[in-house]
Parts: sequence; C-alpha cells; structure tokens
Amino acid sequence: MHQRDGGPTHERHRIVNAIPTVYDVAERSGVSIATVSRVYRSPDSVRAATRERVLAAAGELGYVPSGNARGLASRSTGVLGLCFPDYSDPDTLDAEDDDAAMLYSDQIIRGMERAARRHGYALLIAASLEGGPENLVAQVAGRVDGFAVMARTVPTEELEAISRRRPVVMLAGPRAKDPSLDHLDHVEVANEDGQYELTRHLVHDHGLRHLAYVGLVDESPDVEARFRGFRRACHEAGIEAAAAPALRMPMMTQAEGARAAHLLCEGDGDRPEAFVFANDQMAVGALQALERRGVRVPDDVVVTGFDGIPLSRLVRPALTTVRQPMVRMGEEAVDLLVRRLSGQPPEEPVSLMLPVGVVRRASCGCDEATTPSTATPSTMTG
Amino acid sequence: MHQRDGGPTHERHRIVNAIPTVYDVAERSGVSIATVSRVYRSPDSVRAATRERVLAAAGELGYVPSGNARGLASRSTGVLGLCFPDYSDPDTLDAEDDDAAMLYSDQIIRGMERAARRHGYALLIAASLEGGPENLVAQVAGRVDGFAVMARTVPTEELEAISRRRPVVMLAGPRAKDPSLDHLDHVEVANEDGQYELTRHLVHDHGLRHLAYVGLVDESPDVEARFRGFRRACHEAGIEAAAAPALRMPMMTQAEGARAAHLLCEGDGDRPEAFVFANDQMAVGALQALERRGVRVPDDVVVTGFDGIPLSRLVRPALTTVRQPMVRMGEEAVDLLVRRLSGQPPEEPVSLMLPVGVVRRASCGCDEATTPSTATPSTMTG
DNA sequence: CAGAGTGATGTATGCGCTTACAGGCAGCGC
DNA sequence: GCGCTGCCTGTAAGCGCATACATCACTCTG
Repeated sequence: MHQRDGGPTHERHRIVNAIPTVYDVAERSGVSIATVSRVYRSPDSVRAATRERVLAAAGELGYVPSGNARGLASRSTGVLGLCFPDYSDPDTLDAEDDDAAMLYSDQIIRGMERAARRHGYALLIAASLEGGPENLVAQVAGRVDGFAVMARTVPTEELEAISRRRPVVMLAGPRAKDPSLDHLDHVEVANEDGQYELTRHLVHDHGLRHLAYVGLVDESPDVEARFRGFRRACHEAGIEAAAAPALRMPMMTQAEGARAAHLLCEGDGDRPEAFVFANDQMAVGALQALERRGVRVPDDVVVTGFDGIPLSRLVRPALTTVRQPMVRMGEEAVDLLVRRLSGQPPEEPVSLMLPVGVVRRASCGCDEATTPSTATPSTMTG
Repeated sequence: MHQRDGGPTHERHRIVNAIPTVYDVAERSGVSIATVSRVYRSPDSVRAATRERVLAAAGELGYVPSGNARGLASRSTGVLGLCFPDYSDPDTLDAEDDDAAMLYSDQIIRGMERAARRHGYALLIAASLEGGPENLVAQVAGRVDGFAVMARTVPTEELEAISRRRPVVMLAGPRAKDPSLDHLDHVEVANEDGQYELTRHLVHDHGLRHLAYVGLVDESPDVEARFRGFRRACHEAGIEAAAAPALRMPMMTQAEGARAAHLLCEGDGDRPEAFVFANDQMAVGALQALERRGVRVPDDVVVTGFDGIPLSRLVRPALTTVRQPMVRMGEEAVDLLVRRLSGQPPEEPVSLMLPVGVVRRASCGCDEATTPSTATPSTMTG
C-alpha cells in the first residue's frame, strides 16, 4: 500500500515543491522508510554507513520529520501549552500600559519555555481573544501533551471536560473554587500572606495607622486574597475600617493608579498616610501623578505596590512591593506537567503555594539596602 | 478496518482512561466518524439534531480533536513558530538583567502571538539552548506551517535546507549575508538611520562634539548597523575619530553599561560629553552607575540608549533613545508568513525595513514633552 | 558444519482525522 | 409513477511516521 514506485496514490509526491517525506528520503537513499525513521529515532540501531546515506539524502531534499505524523504514531507531541488572557486592548498598541501589562504573562511564558526546554518540550502559547472563539483551549489542548491555564482564561465546563483526560495545571487564582476542577494541579503565590506582611511592615515599622487599599477589582481572586491580607493586618493592629478604606478601580493600569492617587488626595484633607496598591502598575502610575501634584513620596505619603515587576526597582522613589516569583511559577507548572506525564496517573492533585517576598525600598521610607523578608513559604498536597 | 465493534485492533480504546477519539464519539452518538468530523469542520453541513447529539456525546466523553491527526490529514497545522536565542544565563534566574533582557524577544513574541491569533494560528516558541541540541529548528519546523527565526539563532545550512520547502522569515540582522538564504522573507528595523538621527540630534541640537559609542559587540549586525549610523553622523559633522571613540563591551547588559560608565569616567579627565549606548539596558545601567558616582545626567554628561524598552521611559532621567517597533516586527513577520501560506509560492522574497523613531527625553537635555521624530521609513522588495 | 544467536533492515499495520465519493431518501415536475 | 435534484450521511482511502514482527546475512559455538 505504501509503495513509492509510481502508484497513482502517491502521485502527489512527484509534484516539484511538495514537502519531502520519509518515502522520498527512503527512495533516494535506497532504504526502507523504517530505516529512515530509525535514523532519527534511534540512530545507534542503524549502521553508520547507512545512516550517513540517509542523512545525506535528507539534507539534499530538505527533509524534516512531520511533527504531526510523528505525534500521531507515537501518541505524544513533545509540546506543552499555555492559555493566558489577553489583557491588552488591541487598539492601543503603543500605549504605555500595553508594554507594562505584558510583564505578568510574559514572565510566566519565559519560565515555562525555559523549563519546558530543559525537559525537551517546546511551548505552544495562545492568548484568549476577548470574546473570541471558545475553541481556543481545544486548539491548544489537541496539540499538546499537557498545558497550563491562567486563572479565569477558560470556561470552567470546557476545562473540566478537557482536563479529565490530560494533565492541566491551573495558574494563580484560588485553589479550585469550582469543585469539578479540584483534580487539577495548581500553582499560586502567597498573595494574602504577602500583602499581610507588607501591611504589617507599614503599621509596625513605620507606625502608620491610616491606610488606603486601592485596586479591589471584583472577580480577581488574587486581588481578593491580597485584600484579605491587608485587612487582617489592619485588624490585628486595631485599625478600624474607617481608617482603612478601599478604593475599587475598574482596571489595574498605570492610568487608573494615577486617577486613584488624585481621588485620594482630594479627600477633604484627611489624606491617608499610605496608598497600598494591589499591583505595581497602579503604584507606578500613582507615583507619577503624585510627583506632578507636588506630593512627596514617602515624606508626605507612602506608596506600595505588588508584583515586583522590573519597573518597580527603577522608578524613583523605588517602589516597596511584594515580589512574586512569576518566572518560577511557570517553571513549577511545567515541572508538574512533566511529572504527570511521566508518572502513573493515579496521583493526588498537587497544589503549590509559592512564597513571596516583601521588598522594602524607598517608597515606604525604607532604605533600598534593607534586606527583604520572606513571607510564608508553604506547600501542601491534596 | 476501522470498525469499533470490538475488533482486537482497537482494544486499546476500551481502556478506561484513554483519550477519546472520533470513534468513541461516533459510537456513542450513533453516527459515523465522518459525521463527527464534519460537526467540527463544517457544522452547517450536518443536520442540527445530529450535530447536537454528537456534541453532547463529545462533551460527555471530554473529546478534543487530535491536532496531530487533523494536521496530518489536512496537511496543515494552524500553528506558526518562532525560534529565538536565549540570552539569559540560567544560573542568574533572579538577577536584575534577567528581567530586563526579556524585553526584546518578548515583544516579538507578543506581536507574533497577537497577529497569529488574528489569522487563526497559534504560536509555538522555542529558544535555542546555548550549545543545546541542534534539532531545535527541526522540532519547530516539523510542527508548524511556517516560522520566524531571529537572526543568528539557527545554523545557516540547516535553515537553508528547511526553508526550501516551507515559509520562513528572518527577523533582524542584515538582509541576507549568506546568499543561500536570500530567498527568505526578512524583517528588520532601520538601525543605521535611527542611530544616525539620534547622533545628529546630539551634535546639531545640543552642540556636542565629543561622543563615545558603547556596545560594539562583534557579530551583531544590528549593533554594527547602529555604529555605522553613529559614525556617519560624526563624519558629516566633521568630528574626527579621536573625538568619537568606541567602547567594545562583551555583553549588552545593565552591568556592562555600568562598567562602561566607570571606564569612561576614569579616562584622565577628558570624559566624553555624551555616552551613546547601543541599547537601553546598558544605558540604564550607566544611569545608575553615574548617579552613584555623583555625575549628573544630562548636565555633566548626556546618555542615550537604543530600543525604546518600557524602562527607558521610567528611569530618571528618562532615557533618550530610538524606539524599535518590536511588537510590530512580530506582527509583520506573521503577516508575511500568512501571505506566503495563502498565496502562490512563486512570489518574490520580501524585505521590510521598519521605521524607528528618535525619542527625545531628559537624558539628553530635551524635555520629555518634545515630539519624537521619525527616521527613514522604507520598504523594498527583491 | 549445523544450529543458535546477533545485528541490520524490510514489511505491514495503525495512530485519529479529513475528504472525495457513493449511497439513501425526501420532494419535485413530468 | 419515474427519474431528478438536493440534502444528509456513510464508506473508504490515505496523511507521514513509529514500531512489532519477520527476514536475512552473518558470526559464534560445539
């Protein structure tokens, strides 16, 4: 059936510019397709002379093994995937926030790519189009051995169906709000503890009592966790709600951060002593807005962020923040996937909570040189 | 041959946790596999009632079409690829430069991902491991419909063979130093003209005559082009070589930038009036080093960068630089690939040179508000 | 020198899907 | 009533590779 000697079924391969296949290489080097395959899969099992002939023919033809065929026959692709949300507005390609917004998912991509490569995998990435085709996950899922999904990127039910049959790890977000997904591996960071530590630092070490939390976007479990940490620290310090209000912003961009800064400054003279932002981008925006208003940081007001993006170190004053190990998150995700792929399926789902570190810099009044402290590393299973 | 009724050949599918296939869905919904396939490929060609049944069965089974099988049968994968160099040192995971170094390839990834998604493609990325397996390209090439390669990521001959049969576009670097690759599409930015314009700005508008160029790494055609632009501007202004020396650094990191700044400051009192860096990272490193030395920018010395990374806007003083449209570069690459994939093969190779823009900010003595100028947009074919 | 053992290669099948092509079955005009 | 036309569905043949198994040419052992 697969003879290459001019049978009409393979006429296509006589077309000049077709992509060469094992059959072409086999014919040209005078061996069978099995031998060609072996040259690539297990070179040692082929006599050296034969191998050379085959490789020479392959080189002349520009032959590259088809990943599709290989994957189909061997039932594995050697590719891992990542689905992440596309936060950016496609119309504001060169806008300021566009670049900055990139950092979070980029670091994860980088971490995953790096770890994947270590394990011999490539990485397939796909951002979910805002209101785009739902089949995104399916597209990815159908081409990879396993994949990671950033929280709230994919409809729960779809994810549930897919994840029944292949390894999926969830990134960020809560452990598994939805019980139908609690069999998934999961990687998150210690959002609550990190924000708790940072807030505690402001209260204890700097003696601040009037704090404002900014960035409580609904539906973001990460931000909710951070807010819980903030409230817990306030509560423990005996600061009542009135002194620790929260500002809910619709987005977490630099522009919103600037807007929030203005709002807080115009609050009838009782400006909070500290603006505690839910992420670095907003804090950076606020820093710039405050500079324009002539409000000095940290002398007049303390500002903190969350994430530890590179910018946070470079703005002036440098931003006190909580560093998230985003690259590592990607790496851990890949490690989990690889473990699932090589291990026996019946294994307990794993949930990793990566430690975060409070980074004390100038924007809270600390010296840049101060040693960072580490908050609550923890790993749990089940 | 493909009956699912218990023939021993398909026994595997009776195993509990196997990944479901068209056969399983077909059996469960009482149709043939062709109909299942049609439900996904051309839903309108299937009666609504039948479609529902099939989708219901698919949902219950957690069925996802195999991208491998689909790709094999339809001879296209719906995936585009990118091979990029991995500049980062794997041992310095949390080092400063690690984050910053990310920006260049990341922006391209982002641009490609975005454009790919617009065209219905996913993106497969793979960094070339330093001294790693050569088959990287092959791995990618075998799984995609077409791909982009960042300059000097892939051995020429390998690329030549592969690119004979499928679309490849080259990113950055010179048009095609190697004539065996001159059939490739190519996207680059106007490095020389950008650096020329920037240098000219320093000479004409700020009256500087003593400039030092930093970052002439050998083997980087982009940096070489920039240096040519620098020299051309100097030459035209009648500045002789002695007044415009060049410092060759082995890397283009922030640390190297800082080192370069120190070297230039210790040059026996005749410190240059301007440090012209080949990229933003070095310039940012220099900025910090100079601040520590108590050298004021731009009052004591002017500093400029190249790239227009987000940091450049946020450091103080904000960095005068040349903005490269890196995201757009990725998008253009994808557009070229898509065009090749949908068009008739016999089409002239295309070379795009994307325009860059001089961004005048505080580090050269300009106000941040100054309007950026644009250097030499151009597009050529052939 | 026969038979067992070994290494290199060929043969044949199927991985899960797409897609021409072929059929079945309505409704239509004649 | 008959053939025709369209619509829907089934049949079957690969897509390019991996791999179990068969084959073949030798070498080795007794």
